[in-house]
Amino acid sequence: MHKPRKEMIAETRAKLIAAARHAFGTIGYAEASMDDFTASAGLTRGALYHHFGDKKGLLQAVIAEIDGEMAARVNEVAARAPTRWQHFVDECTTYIEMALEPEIQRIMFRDGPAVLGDPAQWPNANACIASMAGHLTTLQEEGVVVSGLDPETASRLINGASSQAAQRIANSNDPEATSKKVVTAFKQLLEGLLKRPGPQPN
Amino acid sequence: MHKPRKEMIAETRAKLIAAARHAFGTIGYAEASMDDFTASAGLTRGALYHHFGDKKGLLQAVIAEIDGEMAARVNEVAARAPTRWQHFVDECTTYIEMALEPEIQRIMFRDGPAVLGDPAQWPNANACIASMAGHLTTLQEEGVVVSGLDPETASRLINGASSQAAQRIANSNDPEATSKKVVTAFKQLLEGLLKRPGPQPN
DNA sequence: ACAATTACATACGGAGCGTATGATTGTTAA
DNA sequence: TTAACAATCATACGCTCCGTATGTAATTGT
Repeated sequence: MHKPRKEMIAETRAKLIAAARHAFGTIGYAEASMDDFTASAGLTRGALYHHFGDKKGLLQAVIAEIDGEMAARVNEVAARAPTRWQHFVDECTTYIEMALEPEIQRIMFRDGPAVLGDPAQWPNANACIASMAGHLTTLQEEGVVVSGLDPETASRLINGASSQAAQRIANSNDPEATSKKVVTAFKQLLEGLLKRPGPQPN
Repeated sequence: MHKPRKEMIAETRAKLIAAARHAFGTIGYAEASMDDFTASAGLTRGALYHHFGDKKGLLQAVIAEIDGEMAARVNEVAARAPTRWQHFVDECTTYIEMALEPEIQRIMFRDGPAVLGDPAQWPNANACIASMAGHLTTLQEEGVVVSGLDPETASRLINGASSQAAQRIANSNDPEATSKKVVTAFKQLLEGLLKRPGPQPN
């Protein structure tokens, strides 16, 4: 009895997820050979099929893990901010910053949707959207944001714009300059949500 | 001499593109067997590799064709509109409507980016974006839209939001109702581009 | 302690892809 | 006109990858 059973199982699951995450994030889902990255974890496809059913199931597990990390990072930034509106804007820009990382971009915004379909339908990967939608709701109640629009819908649209924003920065040969252009355009779009006659925060 | 040579070649190219387009648009790129859909066109993979190099090359050709059609449809709607701003808004909503079609959604917004990478880098598939960016530029010169933002960047962000909008409508079980919610939220975002103190068109 | 279940590896068959080669047809120049 | 040439497309082969079926060792329940 060297180790408790449950720990070994959790360990192999974690090793598989980590190996798959690295492979998916670098060479991509389609090019990632199950034989290869299971071997890099010291295992075989047998373990993979046992724990995750198939390649898609493993991708779902990887996505759930990344989504949890992203939500944690967003909530972390969410801790303190001058105004609620600024808080919301920071949340969005943080989302863009996270989307700049190649692993997140590849898995969450490219291969993920292609393999698993509409991210809105994913079971365990909507924490960030939920958070944004919640803040939008309170902003509406406070009269900062125009009423009459569905918070989750708006969050999804913003999310789509964020994804494009991150792609544009990431693929630029002058990321510093384009980052400024992208962020200003993005914030400009966000201001469309603000109530008109009211004074602008800041 | 039954037919001129060049016509036969163009015909086989067209048949391959049509067959691939149907397969990619229904079962998706990854699930589409080259043997199957070339056979459905009365050909083999030999013709495919000769004309397009590989499966990716054929996808590029399919995308170029669809992009041309989309640009044509956008320009068609662009013909007459009350104001330039309304014209721009119509252009965007037309884009959403096109993105509602399963074939376009699957090929242009899901499998395409996953296989070929960032759409902004595609060689022959940016006609719609270019059109939108052009209109944004003139709107800026006329003082309708705020200055200081890059037109193409803004177009890309709007494009990303449009894609999400279409997905949300398409996957809804009540497309009629969600369509209203999505379009209102989308237009609200667009109004962020308008100059504040000026009178709103309409 | 012994049956039953779990966790994982191994083995097998099939499908899909890319390349190399071959055959047929149209084009071109002498 | 015809012979060499090039282009178009089909066929054949080997490879990699995936999914399932099966095997085995270890662990749990009783």
